[in-house]
Order: sequence, then C-alpha cells, then structure tokens
Amino acid sequence: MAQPNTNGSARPTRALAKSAATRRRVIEAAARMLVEQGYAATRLADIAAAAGLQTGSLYYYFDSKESLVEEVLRYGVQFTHTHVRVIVEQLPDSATAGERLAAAVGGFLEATLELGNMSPAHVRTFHQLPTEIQDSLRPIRRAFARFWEELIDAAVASGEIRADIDPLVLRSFIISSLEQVAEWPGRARHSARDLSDVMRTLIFDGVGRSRD
Amino acid sequence: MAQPNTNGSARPTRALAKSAATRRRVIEAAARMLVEQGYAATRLADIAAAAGLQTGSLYYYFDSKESLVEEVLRYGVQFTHTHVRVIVEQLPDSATAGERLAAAVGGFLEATLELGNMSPAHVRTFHQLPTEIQDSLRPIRRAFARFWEELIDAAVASGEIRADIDPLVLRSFIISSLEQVAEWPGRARHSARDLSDVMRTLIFDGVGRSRD
DNA sequence: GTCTATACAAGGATAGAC
DNA sequence: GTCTATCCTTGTATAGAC
Repeated sequence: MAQPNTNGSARPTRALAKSAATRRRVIEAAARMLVEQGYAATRLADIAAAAGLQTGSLYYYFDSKESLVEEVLRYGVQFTHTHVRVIVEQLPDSATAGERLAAAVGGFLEATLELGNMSPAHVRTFHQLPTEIQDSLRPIRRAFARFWEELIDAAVASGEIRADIDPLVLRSFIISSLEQVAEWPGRARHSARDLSDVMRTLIFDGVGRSRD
Repeated sequence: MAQPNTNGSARPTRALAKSAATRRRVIEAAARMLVEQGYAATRLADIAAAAGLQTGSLYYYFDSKESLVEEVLRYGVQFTHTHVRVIVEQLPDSATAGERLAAAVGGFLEATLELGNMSPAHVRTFHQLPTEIQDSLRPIRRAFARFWEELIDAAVASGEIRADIDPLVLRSFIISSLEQVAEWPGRARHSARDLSDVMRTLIFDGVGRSRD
C-alpha cells in the first residue's frame, strides 16, 4: 500500500515536509501533463520526469495512475468549492440573492486562476476517466452543483434573475460559462479582479450594448 | 492502404452504397464511444463491436485509430461551418451585423443538434489527440474561428454589441457558450428553435432580469 | 468486405537493491 | 524515498483465409 503519512503521526516534521513537497510536485506535474497531453497520452514516465523522479518512484506516493489523477481533480473541486463558500458566507446578512451569486462568480474565478493547470485539467479530463474515478468524484461535484443551484434559484426568486428561462438551462449556462474561462487562451493577461468584473457583466447583462 | 472508393469510379453504385453505409456506421459508433469513454478508453474493439464488426475489419476503412478519430471530428466542424455560412449568406443584404450574428448562433445550434454525438465528441476530445491530428484539424478550426471573429467584430462596429470588453474575451465567451450547449444534460428536451431563442437571449441580454 | 489469428510495442505495475 | 530491472496486460496493427 503506497500511503505516505499524510500527517497526524508523531514523525519528525522535517521528513513530512519533504515528502509532502515531492507529492505536491507530482500532483502539479500531473496536472500540467493532463492539460497538455490529455489523459490518454499522459504517461507516468512523463509525470515522473516532470517532477524529477523515475517512474517507479511514483508508486511510493500513489497506488496507481488512476488514483493520482483522481487526486489532482479532487483537490481542484474541493479547493474551489471551499473558496466560493467562504466568500459567500462572509457577505453581510443584508446581501441580496443576486449579490451573493455575483460574489460566488468572483470567488469561482479567483479559485480558477489560483489553481493553475488543475482547473483545465478537471474540465478537460473528467469525462475521460474510468467510471470508478468519475463515480468517486461525483459526490463532491454534485454538492458543488447543488450549491450553485440554490444560489441561482434564490436569485430567480428574488427577482434579480430572469424567470422566463428553463432553470436547468439557466444553471448550465452560468456554470459552463465559468468553467470555460479556464480554457480561454490569453486568460493569464487578466487579473482575477478584472475577469470577475467582466464575467459578471457578460453573464448578467450579456454582450448586447447596454441600454441606456 | 485502406482506401475504399469514396466515389468517382465506375464501380456499381450498389456496392458503393453498402461500403459507404458501413463506413458511416463506424464513424457514428466511434463518435458515441468517444463521448462515452473518451479517447483514452475507446478501444477499436469497442467501436467495431458497436458497428457490428470485428476489430480487424476496421482497417478496411481506416488506416489507424487516429485517422478514424480525425475523420469523426473533421466531419463535425466541416458540417457546422458550412451550415452556419449558408444560413448567414441567405440573409437579405439589409440584415444588420447583429442580425447576422444572431442567425449564426441559430445555425450553430441547429448543426450541433443535428450532429448528435459528433458535437460533444469534438469538444471533449480535441485537446487529447496526438499533435499530428490536432495540427491537421487546425486549419479548418481556424477558418471557422475567423468567421466568427468577423461576425462579432462587425457587430461591435455597428454598435449592436458592447465595445467596453476585450474583444478576445468577448469572442471566447460567445463561442465557448455555444460549444458547451452540446454538453448540457437534458438538452434533448429542447428543439433547435427553442434553444436558439434561449441562447440568443442569454448571450445578448444575459441572465439578469430584463430591465423595462 | 469481413473474419480469425497473431505479431509487436507500449506502458502500468511490482520487486528488491540502495 | 528513490532507483533499476522486469513482468505482464492491453490494444493497435498486420497477414492471410474465406
């Protein structure tokens, strides 16, 4: 069983730090390779090389290619979910449903940029993974989706979002718009703050010339 | 060389029709497998089985897995590109740039629904293909992208689309919004016409409650 | 055109030394 | 913790019969 002490044991912190650092390097290398090559073409040898290791050494940290990839994706959703929740919960009680949704949009984009390669890695490769991994990630993905669902439904109820469109379409549109930002070409040129403003405008008001 | 007579020879039409039919079955099976399993997990054996053939028989039609997959994706872009162009060109000369863009949106969605599994197959797997295939598809993808670029820029110039947003962001937003529709869950419930109306509304006016 | 049988390469996984 | 060496499965691709 290839399980390093994630933590909680009485081992010297020094050793844990090194192990954890390597582990992180591997995860980030894996994310990069996934984005560049896709799940199919990503070989463990590539990941190992990018992390400065030999192929066999990966098995000290992970049981399999699948479990490694799973961890890359899981980390991404978890981070994003947490980040967005915190941002929304920090709002004053007086915030409207629309304001909460807008804050969530900003939080999502902050997390996306912060995650680097892990964001596109998730968007691109989820559907290509073996069923077992998809199933194992499904709960957290669902929980996140439900969170958005509540935000959006509340904004519809408050009258801040149009009610004349199928709610499922509405949600799909908002969420896929946000997810796709990670795939945009020169996205790095924009700061998270700029991107948040722009996306809030696009999603809420559309590309049409604003009526005045 | 596994090249069936695409056509143009003096062979009896009967035989050609059968070969073409099988070829089509293979392509559609491949599209379905790509969507369901992803490029990684899609085995030629799966495709063959779904098309009612044995693995080896595929090589009568295609030189390799890669060339088969390439053809699936190429057909999709080509079809969509042509369809959208025709729709836009049929508009009266009096049509504004905004109206042309709106028509293109409708045409894109019609093509998307018409293509069935080929649409999501393209969206999902393009980035995972071997470089050679990506390169070979790049020209037609670029041409299509440029077409959109012109439509959008013209609508900005005519004042029908907001000019206060980075054009690259604007284009990315519109195009990725459209592409993602193929990935939506219960999209089958909506007709192409409904979807076109809804997407035009969302893209041009946003999700915010329309101001009156 | 389609099948069966098989060659062949690639890459994930394991064992054990250091 | 990391390396080297190796096993073993999988799946693409080919050959040749029917």
